[in-house]
Amino acid sequence: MIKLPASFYTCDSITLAENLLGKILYHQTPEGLTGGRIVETEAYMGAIDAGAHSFQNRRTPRTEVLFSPGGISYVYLIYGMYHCVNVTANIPEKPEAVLIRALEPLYGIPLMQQRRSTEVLKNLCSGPGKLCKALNIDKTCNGLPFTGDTLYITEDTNPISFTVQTAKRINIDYAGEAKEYLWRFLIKDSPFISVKPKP
DNA sequence: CGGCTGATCGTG
DNA sequence: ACGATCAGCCGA
Repeated sequence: MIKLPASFYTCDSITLAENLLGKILYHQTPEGLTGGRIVETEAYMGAIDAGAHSFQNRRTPRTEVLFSPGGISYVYLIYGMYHCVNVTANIPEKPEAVLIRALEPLYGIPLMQQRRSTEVLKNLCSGPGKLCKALNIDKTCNGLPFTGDTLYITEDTNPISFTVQTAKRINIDYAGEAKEYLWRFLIKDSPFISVKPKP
């Protein structure tokens, strides 16, 4: 169980989004430990990215944590009912982040099934809102370091081999040209991704 | 199957 | 007013 060091996160969000594939995300709670392999991510490139909450360095109470160093959690509420978890990238004042979009469930599966009200493994963490519900990630997790003991990311002790696939990011129709960028990263052919990319 | 829609609330 | 979503419902 080797946690990724802080230096792992000191790169741009595109690099980080690709490098996070295959790593293991955990959340330790009083109910137990849950976690899984990261199989889908999206890069948000901050000031220059019309799809990002921090586009043009937009700085508000919500986006403040994006201006932190890399390796910090950014959790926000979407559509009034779901949470999404991001990993900040790069150095302070570069508000980049990587959205975690899907996990392959590995640890605490019964607890995740209970939280999600489904038994079906491929539906447990196959979307940003779903995985936050399965791992019980909410706004109280905002600002936590991924190098800590509550919400953390490790190497895979028994790494699988995989091919990286890129695709357009999902649900950012308002982002103009930026919606065309191939800033979504997936483990090719994983059954645990959210939406199948176009071939 | 694929497409549509209501739920629900913090944010700006 | 609307969204880095999801589940359920509809018609084919």
